[in-house]
Amino acid sequence: MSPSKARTDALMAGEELSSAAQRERRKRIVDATIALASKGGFDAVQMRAVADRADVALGTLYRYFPSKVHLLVSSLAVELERAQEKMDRTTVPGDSPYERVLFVLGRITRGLQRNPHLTEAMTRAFTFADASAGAEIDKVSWLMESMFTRAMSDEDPTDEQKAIARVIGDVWLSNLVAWVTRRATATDVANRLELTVRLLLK
Amino acid sequence: MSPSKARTDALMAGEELSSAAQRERRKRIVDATIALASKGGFDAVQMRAVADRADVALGTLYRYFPSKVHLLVSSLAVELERAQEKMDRTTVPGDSPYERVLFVLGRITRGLQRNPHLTEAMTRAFTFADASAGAEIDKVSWLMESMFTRAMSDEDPTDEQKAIARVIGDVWLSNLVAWVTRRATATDVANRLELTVRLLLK
DNA sequence: GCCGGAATTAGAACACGTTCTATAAACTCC
DNA sequence: GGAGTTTATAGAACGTGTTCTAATTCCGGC
Repeated sequence: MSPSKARTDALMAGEELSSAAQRERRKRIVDATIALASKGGFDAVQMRAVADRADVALGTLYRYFPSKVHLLVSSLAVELERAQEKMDRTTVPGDSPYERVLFVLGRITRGLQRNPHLTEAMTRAFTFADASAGAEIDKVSWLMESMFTRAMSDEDPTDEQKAIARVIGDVWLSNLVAWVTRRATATDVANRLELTVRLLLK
Repeated sequence: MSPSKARTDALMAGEELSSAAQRERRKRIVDATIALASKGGFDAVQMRAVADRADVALGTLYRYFPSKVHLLVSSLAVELERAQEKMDRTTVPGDSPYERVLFVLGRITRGLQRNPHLTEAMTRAFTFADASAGAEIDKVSWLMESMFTRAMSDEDPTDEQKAIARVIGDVWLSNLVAWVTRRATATDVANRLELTVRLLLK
């Protein structure tokens, strides 16, 4: 509500940062987060360590991201955007929604599994997030949903398609978490996703 | 591995507690946890507060439950068992798996929504749990799965039915979390569950 | 160039999960 | 019923997320 609070919101949203210096600080913070998470997962993303590595004061880190969860979920959004861009430069093979969704799903899943610690850090933050991180969560949810609806068809998605995309996203995340916590193997995950998509799209 | 560790595992599993005094202590701890969670959610379940309310020393609490997450997930298992028992005493109406699953789902969901803080505490603990709580997580997953397979048919479930139950469980949990974090209304949740079950079972 | 408010910094301080220590009480087995 | 072991207790101590404070630097308007 106060002016400074409004400014903070802008910083969090990652847009309209007043100066180039601020955009750079923000980038350094996210980069530091991803680096630390890649090395040691959720526990290794310690706020003092992030601040050190990004060369900002602890207070500044908190001005940009009001909590560790915000920080990690924002980083997840950044990673998903990268994955989306990469996907946009690929032609998705398959002539049914079933095949195309499965292709996208498999590719992103394998991509995340290539960096287990980072995936652990981001998925745990995502599922642990409380109401205060609603905006960041919504952004990630939207990215996931649109990732799958795009694979289904080139047109604007119908409500049913959106719903299916959401269900796929739920199952996907849950299986990713199961994999991250070693309760499911990569094969389990692939099988369950295949089955889910088949049930929903065939 | 050590003898005392083996004993601790027994305490965690909640079975074969050597003495009545220990069974009572364990019950007091779970009761205290549920009471505190009901009042103020995840954040209100503070280990010192639980120990105080259960009239045990902090060290004793940690001997019974090695972390806050173990404690809350175990409490979730207790709650689900209660719900299951209640369900067993009911005749589930509906003559298709679709109808019966939807009935069970609606009932449990409304039950949990009647106690939002408790639900928030338990679902957040469940989704935040790491590998060390694998056993507790598996127990809860199994309870959820069997809840839904039972609603589908009286027979032993097929692999496909188990898979469907798991998908429903994933979507259910995800929507519960969305509701808990105020990103979805009770109506949203009901609609999405209806749609999911319809897609999977109709 | 200079002023005033905003942003940044270094670091102390605080909260809560978790671990550790020393002592006391409760069991077990002879 | 006593020695030895396990379990419970009170409370200090520690780590890390978060908040607070005081001093400094940066930046936009004059």
